This record gives sequence, C-alpha cells and structure tokens, in this order.
Amino acid sequence: MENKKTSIGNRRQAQKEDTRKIILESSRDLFNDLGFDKTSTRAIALRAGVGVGTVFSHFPDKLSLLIAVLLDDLTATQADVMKSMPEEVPVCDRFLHLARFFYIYYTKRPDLSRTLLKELWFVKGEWGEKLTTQAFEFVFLISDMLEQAKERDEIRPEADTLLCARAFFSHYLIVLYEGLNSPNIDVKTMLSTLEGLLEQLLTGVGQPQ
Amino acid sequence: MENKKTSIGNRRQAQKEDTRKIILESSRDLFNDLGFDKTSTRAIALRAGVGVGTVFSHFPDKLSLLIAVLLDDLTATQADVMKSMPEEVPVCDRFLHLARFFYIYYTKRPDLSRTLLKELWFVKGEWGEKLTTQAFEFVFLISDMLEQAKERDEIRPEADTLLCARAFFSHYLIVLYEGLNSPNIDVKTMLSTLEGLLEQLLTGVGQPQ
DNA sequence: CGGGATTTATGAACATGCTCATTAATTGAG
DNA sequence: CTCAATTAATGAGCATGTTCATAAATCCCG
Repeated sequence: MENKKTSIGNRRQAQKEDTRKIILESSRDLFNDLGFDKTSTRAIALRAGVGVGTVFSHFPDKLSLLIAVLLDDLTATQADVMKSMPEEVPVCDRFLHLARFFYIYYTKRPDLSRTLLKELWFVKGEWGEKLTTQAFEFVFLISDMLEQAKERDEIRPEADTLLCARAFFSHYLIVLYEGLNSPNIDVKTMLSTLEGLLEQLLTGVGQPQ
Repeated sequence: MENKKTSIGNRRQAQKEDTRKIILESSRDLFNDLGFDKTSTRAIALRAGVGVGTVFSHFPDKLSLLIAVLLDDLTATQADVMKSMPEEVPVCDRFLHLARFFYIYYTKRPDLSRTLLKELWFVKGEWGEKLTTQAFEFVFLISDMLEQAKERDEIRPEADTLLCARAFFSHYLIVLYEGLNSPNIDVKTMLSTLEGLLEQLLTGVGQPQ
C-alpha cells in the first residue's frame, strides 16, 4: 500500500523499467542456453511474458539486446580487473592481467563473444556507440598504464603511449579473434601468444640504430 | 554446329558454369549498386534470370556470394601488388606498398568491405575457408618479406619472423577497421598511422637491455 | 472524479534468407 | 531412337527480424 503511494506519479516509469529488466533477463537466459542465432525474438518475448513489439520498443534490434546483456558483464569484469590489478610490476604483466580476465570471460561463451566481436567495429545506433565507447576506454586504460610505466623508466620517454596502447590493443584483439576461431580454446595459450607479441613490441625487431 | 559437337557430353557442365557466372555477375552489380543488405537474393535471381532456388544451389548463402565476388578482386589485387613490389627498400616500405593496394581497394567499397571484414574470422563452410586461407597467405607473404629483411641484416637475427608477421598483420587490420569505421576514409591517413605502428614495432618501446 | 493527452504495449503484417519436394533437362547404355 | 537414371533448376513455403497502426494503461489538469 505504502509502496503504491510512494510510487504514485511514476508508476509508468517503474513498470517500464520492470519490463525492460525482464526482457533483458529472458534474453540473457536464452542467449546462454541456445546461442544467439537460435534464440528468436519471439521466444524472448514469450519468456518475458510480453508481446514481440514490446521487445522492440525497448531495444532497437536483437543485436542491441546481446550488447546490453554482455556490456553489463564486461563492465563488471573491468571492475574486477582493476580491483585485483597488481602494482609495481612490469607493464607487460599488468596488461596480461587485464587480458586474462577478459579472455576468460569471452572464452566461456564463445558463440556470444563471436557475435559481439564481429560487430564491434561497425554497429550503428545507441548500443553500437556504447560498445565503441567501452573499447575506447579499454585503450585509454592501457595508455594510462603505459604512462605510469614511462615514469618508472620502463619504457622509452620518446614513445607515444597512445599509439603504443593501440598496438597493445591490436595484439590483444588478434589473439582473441584467433582464440575464438580455434576449436579448442585455451586461455593459457592465448596469453602466452600475447606475451610473445608484447615482448616483441617492447624489444623491437629492427636492428638498433 | 562444330561447337555444339565438341561440347557434346558436357553440355550440362557448361550450362551450369554459365549459370554460375551470371549469378556472380548479377550479385556483383547489385552489391555494388545497392550495398549488401539492400540487395535481396530474390533481386539477384531476377537479374540473373533464374529462380531463387538456383542461386542457392550454386552458393550456400548470400554471404558466400559476397565472398566469391570480392575474393576474385582480392586475388587480382594481390597479383598487382606483387608485380609492382619494390625490391631493395626497407621492409617497412614494402609492407606499406602491400597495404596501400588493399586499403585502396577496401575503401572504394566501404559497405561491402565492412561486411566482409566482419565475417573474416568466423565464416563457416567452403567459402569461409577460402577467406581464411587468403588471410593466412597474406601473413605468410609478410613473413617471407621479413625473412628476406633478416638476411639483409635489417631486422634482428633472433626475431621470430612469423610472430612478427602476425604483429604486422594485426596492425594492418586495426588500421583497416578504424578506417572503415570513420566517416571520412582517407588512405593516406591510414597509411601514416600504419607506418607509425610499424616503426614503433621495429624500434621497440621498452628501454634497451 | 472526468476525460483528454501521453506514454507503453501489442501482434498482425511485411520483407527476406533459405529449404526442399517437385519438375525439367540432359545423359548414356542398349 | 528409347527410356531409365542423373543432375540442374524451380518457386511455394517456412522461420525470423522488424515495423507500425491500434489499443490499453497511466497521467494530470480542472
């Protein structure tokens, strides 16, 4: 009763939020159980107990549903990473720590990850921008780590940390794509490949001078 | 008359090949004119003067049609690259030469390229393998170039040329993705970014020793 | 309360990728 | 040439993502 009274004036808003949440939960469950392609929007609506149209009045398309589901997790993952990030170790190790958490997350749900990463670069609309933003923040995070490493004289002062962060990111991605592509996904192998690429980048492959 | 006689015994085979070719040509035209999404398989069939089912008896799905169309071009592009490849210049320049040709090709048809590159890693089936093969050959090509450079003492003898080739490739791809994502695509900018990344990799960003 | 305005929910309808049972054409042995 | 077998072509039909006109629910002002 009191709850009803306190919520007077925004019952509609609360209802909408509830509907949104139940759609997201249904999507999450079905995506996890059946995979992205085999989950129909009708099934999502049915499980959520709403009409198909309702789903699309909350999310512009099916892909945005997946992004919404996974971005929640990825934000949480990033928080976990930061909490457990070791200090006072080489920047390479710090980056590998970062990569490990995400690789573990992605490889646990290869199908959904493939769908997400396929679209990473080219999704349009509100949810596409959120995804791109997440990727940018990832790069900036690496850039910060490199900046700190520079202050510790770990990397050369003349190095462009943002460019270097993009290099790290591109290696991180290529290893992720390769991993998700291979039938037997193994985070350890992925991380050791990534480590090799990073060491190569730190050392350089050209003849000095 | 004589033609007919000589082709006796494989009229069916020839017919099939003709049908295949006209389907491919229709696809190419429509993809170029309308883009991938706005080209329907019905439209392709109509333009080719065949039934919809015929299209799918020659190619497993719409995406394979796109791959078939673009792989032809990409093979030709690769041949052009090799013909005009400068010798006796730094490996970085040789790679930039390679990249230029492909960047030009991709940026001329951003929509189709986006669709192709989205699927690069994860396409299934016959045509997916052809695409993956093409990518592998690209990496091996770089690896060969690096091996030659090693013999010229241009890169360190202890460097792993295959790993280095993968690094080159990952930078090549990230720049391509970024380029295709940006509204104003500019091959020159892409190439200078790529050059920066390569120089960074050759020099190394860590402190020597 | 009353009732017009606004927001939210709905599912029939549409477009499209793709399948598959059926038909048509071609072949080659007798 | 005949005809059974093989291969190619076909399009109606299905499943599914998405739209949009309509209905239902909620709000808010007088």
